[in-house]
Amino acid sequence: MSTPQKSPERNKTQSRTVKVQVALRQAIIEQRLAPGIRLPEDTIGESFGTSRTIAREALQRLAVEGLVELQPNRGAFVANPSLDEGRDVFVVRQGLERMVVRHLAGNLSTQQIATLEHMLQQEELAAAQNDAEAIRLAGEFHLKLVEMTGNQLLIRYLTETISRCSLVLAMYGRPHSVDCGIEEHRQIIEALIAGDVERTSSLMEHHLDEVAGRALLEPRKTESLQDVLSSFADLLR
Amino acid sequence: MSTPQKSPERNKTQSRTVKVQVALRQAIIEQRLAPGIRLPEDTIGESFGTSRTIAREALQRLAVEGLVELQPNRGAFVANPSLDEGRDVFVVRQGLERMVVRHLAGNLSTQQIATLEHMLQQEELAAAQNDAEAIRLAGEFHLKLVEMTGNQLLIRYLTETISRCSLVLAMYGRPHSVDCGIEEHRQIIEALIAGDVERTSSLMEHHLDEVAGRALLEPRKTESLQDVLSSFADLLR
DNA sequence: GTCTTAATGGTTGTACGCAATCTTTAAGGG
DNA sequence: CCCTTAAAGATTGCGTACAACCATTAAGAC
Repeated sequence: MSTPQKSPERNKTQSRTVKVQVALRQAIIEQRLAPGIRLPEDTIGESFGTSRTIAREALQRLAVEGLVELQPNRGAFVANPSLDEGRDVFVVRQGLERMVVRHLAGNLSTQQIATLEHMLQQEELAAAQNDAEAIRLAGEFHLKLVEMTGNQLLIRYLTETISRCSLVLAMYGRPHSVDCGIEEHRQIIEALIAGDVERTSSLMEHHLDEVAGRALLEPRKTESLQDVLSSFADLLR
Repeated sequence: MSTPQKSPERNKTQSRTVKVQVALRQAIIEQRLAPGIRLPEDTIGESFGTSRTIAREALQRLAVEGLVELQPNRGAFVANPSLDEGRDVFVVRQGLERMVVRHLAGNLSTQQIATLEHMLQQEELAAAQNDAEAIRLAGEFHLKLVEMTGNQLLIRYLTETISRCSLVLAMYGRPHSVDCGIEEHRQIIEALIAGDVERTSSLMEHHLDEVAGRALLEPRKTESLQDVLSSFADLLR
């Protein structure tokens, strides 16, 4: 049945579409592609050495992920979420993460605990020196947690939501607010092991409030025209 | 910048793809297309009087919705979730609905309250006579609730999840267990108006436990080989 | 008779081309 | 000078054709 003499490597990855999709996603999350910018199918196709068909498919998928906006007969644009939409995304993330800890608390295997503590160590290592790496690891921690639930749907939703959070933070967050507090991660692990659902939930809630609130709510809140102009008006005195 | 003088009418609906998508979704949820059945692009295209391109696109989207499974180089199939996967979907739904009531409790406008009570009346009307209509209305109730949150992401996720629940129920549920208890819906509305988050949450949790548990967990639970065989063994005495 | 291997049929993966639509630019009238 | 209207340009929407791949069946060897 199986044909092991095939390519020794993996399934060769699901063809070009996915490759383009991941590449674009990375570019968007890292803000190499600014929010609101146009994404013509032609250009993308040429860039990746493929035809419009592939580019189009990748864009469609990214659209359902919420990273690009698709306007009928007008084309694709990098998503440009408003602050309100951004808050919505964080609200959903909080709820999803709450589901994660609810299912994990008290149910961690020793293997899983070891994995988490290992990740924590890596986070601490990276915290002092490598900014980009630290941010990446902080995200991985949350992804690892949800993967441990084994709930495929939950994994998909939270993965998607987290990447959207990254986009929102990139737009409205300050340059590099250390997204996650490592100490908070440690406390969460401890509470999970202890099996205290309520405590873990509130810890996670607090943790995400920190992330969202610190970086998102404070800074360029609404930035209404009046506010901007009044701050300039002061200079006229 | 904005061009309000555009077409006065609606956006004319987003082209054929969505139409095919909607039609297929309906067919799958209503079990007109049995789980596991093949969905060749050609056939679908011909059925809807369009080309493979459209069919393919619709299938892709339904795949991310979880209603069809896409096997590389092999084609599309109507999703055939295992009982475990089905349970996962219900777990996620519970979590999402919990988010809904958390945001709605105590924040309903009089307009919204009126809408909900109107829906309740319709449910009661349909309950006695029209089965299919009753089931549809029961689903609408939950959809209406999430729409009232105004959180687009939450709306998308829960809509998707609810349709997947329908598929699961169609597969593993008994013929037509009345999916939702109307009385339970009434209690939920009351608790929402009262603004009692905890009570609403537990009501909703209980409500969905009823739906899932009654129709899904009891009946063909695991059905391990031993169980089946032992029940046959009795006949040999 | 069974296993291996080749050939065939069918379906997906991808590229490309034409038509439809939107945007922009240019021209004309008030 | 501005606004309205027409034409040109560019991009998406969609169909179709060919190539790649998988599954099945047929043929051959042991």
